[in-house]
Amino acid sequence: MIDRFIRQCNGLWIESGFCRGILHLMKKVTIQDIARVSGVSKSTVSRVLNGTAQVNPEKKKAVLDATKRLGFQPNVLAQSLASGRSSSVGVLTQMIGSPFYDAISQGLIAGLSGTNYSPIFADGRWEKAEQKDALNALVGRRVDGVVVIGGTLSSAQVSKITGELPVLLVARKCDLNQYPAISVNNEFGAYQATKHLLESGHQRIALISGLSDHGDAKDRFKGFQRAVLEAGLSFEERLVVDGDFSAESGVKGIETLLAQGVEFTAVFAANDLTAYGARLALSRAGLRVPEDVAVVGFDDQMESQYMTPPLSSVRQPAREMGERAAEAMVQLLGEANFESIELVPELVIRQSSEVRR
Amino acid sequence: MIDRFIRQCNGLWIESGFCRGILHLMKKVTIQDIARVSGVSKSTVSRVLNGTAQVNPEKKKAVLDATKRLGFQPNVLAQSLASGRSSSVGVLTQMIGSPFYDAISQGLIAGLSGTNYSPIFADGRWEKAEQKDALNALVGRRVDGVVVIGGTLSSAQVSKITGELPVLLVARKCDLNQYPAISVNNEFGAYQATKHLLESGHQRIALISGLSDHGDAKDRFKGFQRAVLEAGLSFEERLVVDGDFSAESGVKGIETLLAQGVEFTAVFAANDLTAYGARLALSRAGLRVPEDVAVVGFDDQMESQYMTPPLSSVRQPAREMGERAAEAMVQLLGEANFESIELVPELVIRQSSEVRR
DNA sequence: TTGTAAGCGTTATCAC
DNA sequence: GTGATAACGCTTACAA
Repeated sequence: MIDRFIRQCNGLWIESGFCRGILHLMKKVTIQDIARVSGVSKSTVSRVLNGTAQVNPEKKKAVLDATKRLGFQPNVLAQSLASGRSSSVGVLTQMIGSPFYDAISQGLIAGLSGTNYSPIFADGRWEKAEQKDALNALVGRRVDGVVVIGGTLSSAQVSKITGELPVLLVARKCDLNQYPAISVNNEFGAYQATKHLLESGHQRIALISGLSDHGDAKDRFKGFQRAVLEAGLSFEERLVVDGDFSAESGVKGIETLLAQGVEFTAVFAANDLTAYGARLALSRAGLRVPEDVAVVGFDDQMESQYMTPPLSSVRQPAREMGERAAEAMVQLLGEANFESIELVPELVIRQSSEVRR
Repeated sequence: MIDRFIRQCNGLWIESGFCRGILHLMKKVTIQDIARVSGVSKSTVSRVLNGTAQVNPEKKKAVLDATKRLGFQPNVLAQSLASGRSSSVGVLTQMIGSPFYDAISQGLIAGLSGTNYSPIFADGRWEKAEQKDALNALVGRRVDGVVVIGGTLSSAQVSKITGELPVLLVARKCDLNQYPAISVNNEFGAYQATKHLLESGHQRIALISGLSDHGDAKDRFKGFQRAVLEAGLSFEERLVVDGDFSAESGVKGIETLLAQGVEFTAVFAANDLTAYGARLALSRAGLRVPEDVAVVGFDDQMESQYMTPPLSSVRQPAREMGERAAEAMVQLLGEANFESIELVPELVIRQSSEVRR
């Protein structure tokens, strides 16, 4: 009864002042309403709105008019349920607010806009349980595909949750080569940075590393080590201190090195944040950058060029990775294939590692 | 036929090796499957899963077992469509990747976790059209409520899209007092910062302002102006240069002031990013911070404490705003009321504005 | 306590 | 071209 009333009302609400009054309990406009108002069937409305078939121009116009007049907005939920696809891709990121992952997300948003897909984000926070929950939530929303940015889930764990959905890995490699991945060669980036310091005349380079169970951190460590050994130097454990990618760990790292009396003329930090912390600790200790100690970071996050002195860093093409990921996912969704790609990071040299004269 | 086969298969798939083989075309497990396997009706399954009613313990166990065995994951879309609520709140943010808004988002995520609601993010990018699109997308997903972080949409424009949905404004005020808002007193923050500089002995303070059509920027400008006038100084237009909240505009701002020969001993920047740029330009010009020029920013973004020297800044409780927003939205969703609140930002004094001796 | 059946707002498969 | 009508997977009266 009330239902019938409201629906009828719906058909007229633009004109009826009374209807406006009960706006707060007004039901949403559906294609059924449009059908009634424009004198056609639901199916025809659907056809017009989706362009799925030829429709008589007059009816088409009537439908379009009604759609506009009633302010119809399709119910995405119902569309997805009925069609079996949600036109959305789930994005599992790690820590909204961390510069590198955010830049990838931005790229994804940009790359996806203009396509038929829209991203749904979930935050894994680098916690295994949270990543699983987040992934489950995405799958529960019936996303058509999943982009996993970083994280610590094995591909087996991912596939257990995502099942047959297309999956794309970003900023990480796939342990089983089961999924295509867009990654960056962290080892090479670290190698370049270290080599640059060596070529600038530094013989004793300290490394403040990242989380030891973190793939990127391991690769960066390897690159560092390779450069040192290739230069014919012996690898000294004492020059390496543990960090966790935070600025605070950069401070601690330098303090530890100093307290232990380790001598060094350069520092390579696992990421820029760590480099910021290191730089602060150095200045507190009265050491000048780059005159006394050179500093190089990794990520080239935006703030780095504004540090004093501007920070040399290994640039990861984060935004580009996101954009490529968007393209790749659209391809995968179109049943096409996509081959993994590995991008090469680029060393950006600024004053923090200026050659000493 | 094939459908029947697969469904039957579903009931056994854990045990059947053959079924595993056709995994890729396996349909998703539904409550119907669980019902069949555990010998009860759909409704009972729903009751058990949602705890909506008392169920015979044995049947309950059977259902739970089957759920686990089949790896059932509820279809959120169908749930929402059937129940009329999506258990999600739409979050319209501006520019994923900008520190202040990201921090609010993090707070929201944190505050919402543990409740029955999960956030869905959309990015308005400070563009009117994009904000509308994003809002429409959220409403189309039938979110139960909307949190609007910043942005340039008037409340009339918002309400046109959101209709009767509960709306909460964050980091902005409501033009019509139509919606509750969680905001920060930008005017007072700027006033404090400026007063601090004045009390430190600065008489000629430059302002690099934010976007002129941006509410926050206007308020910060007003606070600056009030402090200057209250100190009995005359307000000099020449000391104010336009910026746009970017680091680059900080560089430009200082360059402009210097080129125009404007004398100043302190700079108040519209936000930290601008302050970073200003600091770089100052050092390029051979001016020391804080000895020659003191610098204060706004936002206190994380990197600020690692600048050289560490940057004084007006801290906005961004994360807390997000958390409060989450609570508030849950209240609104529970039909409860929520009164707007305005938080007071706190000035954090660091070396960049150290008193000159 | 449990099952049956009627929606929720679409899309998609039929006949006509 | 177009209109019934059956899904889609779930919730929720309403009966039993």
